[in-house]
Amino acid sequence: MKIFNTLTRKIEEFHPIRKGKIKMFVCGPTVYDEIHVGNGRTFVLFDSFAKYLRFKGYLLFYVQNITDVDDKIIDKAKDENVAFSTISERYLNIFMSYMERLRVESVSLYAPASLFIDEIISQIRRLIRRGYAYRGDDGIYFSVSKFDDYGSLSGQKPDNLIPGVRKSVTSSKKNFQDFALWKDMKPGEPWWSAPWSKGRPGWHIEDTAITEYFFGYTYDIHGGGSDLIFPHHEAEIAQMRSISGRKTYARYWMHTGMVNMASEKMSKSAGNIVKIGNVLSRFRPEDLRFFYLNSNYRNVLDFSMDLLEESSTARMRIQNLYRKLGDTGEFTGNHNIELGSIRKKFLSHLDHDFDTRSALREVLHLTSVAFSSIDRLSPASAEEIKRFLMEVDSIFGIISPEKREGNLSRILSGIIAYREELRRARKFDESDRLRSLLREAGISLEDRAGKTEWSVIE
RNA sequence: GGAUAGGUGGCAGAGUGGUUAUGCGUGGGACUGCAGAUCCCAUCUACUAGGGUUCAAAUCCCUACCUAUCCUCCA
Repeated sequence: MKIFNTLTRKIEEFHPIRKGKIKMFVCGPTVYDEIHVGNGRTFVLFDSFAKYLRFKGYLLFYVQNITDVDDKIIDKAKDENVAFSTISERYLNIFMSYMERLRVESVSLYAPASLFIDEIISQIRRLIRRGYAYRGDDGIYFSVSKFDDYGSLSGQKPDNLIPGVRKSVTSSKKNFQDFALWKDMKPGEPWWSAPWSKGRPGWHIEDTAITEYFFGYTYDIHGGGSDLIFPHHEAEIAQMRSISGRKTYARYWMHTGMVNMASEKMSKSAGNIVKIGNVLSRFRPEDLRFFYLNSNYRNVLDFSMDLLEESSTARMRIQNLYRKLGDTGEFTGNHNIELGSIRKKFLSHLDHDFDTRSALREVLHLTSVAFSSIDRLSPASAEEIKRFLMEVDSIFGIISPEKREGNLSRILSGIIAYREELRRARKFDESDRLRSLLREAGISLEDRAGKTEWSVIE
């Protein structure tokens, strides 16, 4: 398997530190608001990637942090005049419920920063002791000039940075490139006791504290959005390598491209966000997953409801084939589709920097091949294709589960039989009315050769 | 100013030296009472611009232009 490593800017052969085992960390959300379509891309992509790694037989330990101590959370708590934990818990719950709906189920463990304060303090203490960190007027800072390789991930040289391009330089840093490890308490803000002051951790230190706790000094894969490369991931490398003294922190860095709205990055500050909930009220979770996976994860992905609609159309072909193959006993032909080469290509695309888009192209190709000979298909071939689609779904999560509860099935078979009587009597107005009423109730009817099929569409 | 990734048909998006990408869309047809699903046929001959290398360039080189992301908020 090969993956693009941001550290080297090359597609490299992947070798885990310990054969057969992978430790992967992905930067999670700051729980101060509902996540948007841009955030969702990263979580769905790495969910799918994690499922693929397990599919390949790796024993994967996948940790994601939750930033639940942060300026934005505190600001929002002040606005609403509630405790900061009220805010973080509220949006953590919403985040988790969206992850469930989006079928993101591969994360071994979610680690909220607030539960790792001891580990954070321990790291800062070691950084101070080794001379990498210093006390400023309002907190503890990491001295970037002490760490020679700063900038190795992003290609940035500290001297070329322009101070205050996006954020005003106000604090008591020695150099503007330095970043906060610990922020001293201000009135009304949450705080924890550290040997040097009461306060709260900076953003970058929480991830290294969490990964050290679970993984140790080095681990296999670190993922996140490409907007985190600098400074966040650069800072993580500086912190952990300064502590460990090793040349390597995470061995492979994978970054997802941004989701753009009308050619501009979707972000809260740009005011162009589309919340996940907004999408899920109009599309199935599987449509959104397909939309994400139908692109190269490193490229910028343009979002619009129209593009999502297109994506949904393509996905439905796979869904329809899967449904059509539902009862493989119905197939009586003797035509066999050569699935082996399709499956092989599918897997080799995933092995090449997790190229989900090309892999999906193979699946869509299969739908064309299968549909064009569907009437002649042998039961064995139908079964084989169905198994393959289930395999695809176990990695991608793009086929909506069929809901065929026993009660509903019994009720509907009566209704469908009645509608059939109406149709035979050529009372089409009434039979169509029945169909549209059921559709409003979320049940779709489709008349196929001599038989009416139903499915739940919501 | 610096760093990184790009610019391909109506849209999305592969393709790194020589052959139709593909999908969506659009038009027509088949099937159906209709709808939906599906199939068949057609449509589209495109590579930011200029120059260079070559028998041959979307692909390699140079120049210019344009776009996105980052430069201590961010998935």
